[in-house]
Amino acid sequence: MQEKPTAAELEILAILWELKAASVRQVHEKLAQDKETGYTTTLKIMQNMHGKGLVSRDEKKRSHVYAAAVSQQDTQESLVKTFIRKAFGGSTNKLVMQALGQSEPSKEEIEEIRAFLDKMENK
Amino acid sequence: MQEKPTAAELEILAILWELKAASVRQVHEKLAQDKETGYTTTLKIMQNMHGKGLVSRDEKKRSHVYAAAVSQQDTQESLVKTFIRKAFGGSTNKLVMQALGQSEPSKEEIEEIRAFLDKMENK
DNA sequence: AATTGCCTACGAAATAAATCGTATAATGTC
DNA sequence: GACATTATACGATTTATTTCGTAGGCAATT
Repeated sequence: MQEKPTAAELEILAILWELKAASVRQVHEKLAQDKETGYTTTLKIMQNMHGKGLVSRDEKKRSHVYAAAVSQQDTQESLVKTFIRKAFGGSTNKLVMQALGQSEPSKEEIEEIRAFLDKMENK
Repeated sequence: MQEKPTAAELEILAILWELKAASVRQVHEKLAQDKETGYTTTLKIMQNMHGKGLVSRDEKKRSHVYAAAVSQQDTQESLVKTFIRKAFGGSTNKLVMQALGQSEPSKEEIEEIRAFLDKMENK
């Protein structure tokens, strides 16, 4: 089973899921658009992630090329599971209704959920 | 705005939401059913929570009586908001579908969501 | 009134996470 | 080839959170 990413690690994973492969520099520049942070901080976190197996890296070039080693799907699954347990006493429906209730979904978004429910039932 | 509860604080809030009012001892005994932890640890966390304004307490009796000072609704709202932003790039629908998709909901649960969507649309 | 037990307060240690400074090596530029 | 630039590695510090030991007070019991 994969190690659970910390908050800072999750931010970096999100960037890697988008970019597929990237150097520390590239990840850092994306990250720095949203928050104030030093380059060596980003580097260190990515090194930690490599140690944990959250990312893989290609060391052929001097500036290593990183890629996510855990899928977005699996990671979100595990995060959601933990979140439902800790914040909603294990009730998926409570989370779902809370989320929908506070988000003012558009007609299209509501339709998307309906379609998803229909599809689930036919399985 | 209320301070965001930490993981340990959230566990205690959940107990207080259920019990309405309780002493440290009562909270601790509930907590100790699920995890190994010392009494003074529970006490300290509840004192911290009082300092942050997450709980109120009545000090008339020698053993103080605590109650949640933040509502479950408001707290969950804030937690969900943060979670969607950090783990799902801000997309409520992605979270909702991920949660439903991995939970194998019963027919009744699916109906509950449908009814909820219907009600939302008529507002 | 002495003993025992439970309570709060609070400092301090333990743990986890994030941040950064500096050393050292490789690369590119003049 | 010397110099500036950019890279990794890594220890140390900072910050956040959790855990616990101990002191002092109040209360029930004998």
